Amino acid sequence: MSCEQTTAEILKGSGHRPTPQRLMILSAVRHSDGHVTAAEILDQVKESYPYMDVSTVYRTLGVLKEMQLISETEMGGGEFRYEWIERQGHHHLICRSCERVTLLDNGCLNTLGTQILDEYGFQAEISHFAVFGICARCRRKSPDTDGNRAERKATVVSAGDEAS
Amino acid sequence: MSCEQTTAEILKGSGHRPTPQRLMILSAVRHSDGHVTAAEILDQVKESYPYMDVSTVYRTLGVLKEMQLISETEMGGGEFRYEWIERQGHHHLICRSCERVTLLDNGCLNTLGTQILDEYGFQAEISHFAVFGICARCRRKSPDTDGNRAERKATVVSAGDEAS
DNA sequence: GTTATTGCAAAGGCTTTGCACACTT
DNA sequence: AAGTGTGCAAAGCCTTTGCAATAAC
Repeated sequence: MSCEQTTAEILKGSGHRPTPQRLMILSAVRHSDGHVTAAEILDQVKESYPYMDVSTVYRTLGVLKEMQLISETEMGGGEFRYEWIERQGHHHLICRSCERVTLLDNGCLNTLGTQILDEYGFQAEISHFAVFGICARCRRKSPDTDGNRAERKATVVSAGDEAS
Repeated sequence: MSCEQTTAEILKGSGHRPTPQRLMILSAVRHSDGHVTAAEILDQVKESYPYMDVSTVYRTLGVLKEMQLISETEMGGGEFRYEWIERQGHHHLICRSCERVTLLDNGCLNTLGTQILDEYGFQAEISHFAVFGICARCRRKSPDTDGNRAERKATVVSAGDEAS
């Protein structure tokens, strides 16, 4: 059973039609390494279905976002990045210098969420969190913040790469 | 002594010229309620100097950002918002429903920063932090997330308004 | 047969850049 | 005089919207 099978039912159940286009886009987001842009999704889908249009991508992302199946984040390049929402929360450390993204699993953030809820009545989305700063590698290289800034394109690395 | 006096020295010291335009833009950001857009800055400065251009605003914001005098944040409207960087850290709770911003002073975030630094070697910008979620008011009104979404323009309220 | 969705095209909004003129040093 | 900074205009991106043709129910 492909995992698109079940999501098709979810779409149907909420009154949306599980069209081939939507399933292709959904699959592209779901099986990506996470944090994909609309353009990246478009390119990938076009490999198997060249007629796909940007507007369809955005409209579908809108539906999936509304259904809380994906999340939309601004990670510092002027464009949005989309990600399939998994059950357990995970967080992002985004380097201002090299734009690399380190994944972070930290229980402290979860307690932070309940604390904010208690004190402010504000239900924080701590399940998907972005923290900007300077990564270990760039701190080692130079004290300069903008020293070796690459093109404005984020790369995702696993947490283990940097946390020695 | 006006506060522009000292910032002029800072600009000079770093090799940038403290032109009238830059000081006007700088003043607009500094004396705003925080979280202003480039367009808002432009409008305000134009009241006293109608020849100000958008490009000058963006270029100046670029300089100030580079000098770490202001911060640039995406708060969910597709545009950037700029803020004068104060000494003590403060944080933002941004409501996905009404887009209102609640200010938050929480020591827990500071400890979070040192924890991330210890475990990952990542120097987090916890001095200026944005947390998305649903505010107390909207949670009271309805369980629906998008119920009463206003135009895509953030309003800033003080923490006291909601934290009873 | 209705109604939702797609593709195409075009517009919209925010930000950036090229270039000549003006200003500061 | 040399170099930086400004204004104007135009372009560049990413995203959204109008509309007729198409596909799903």
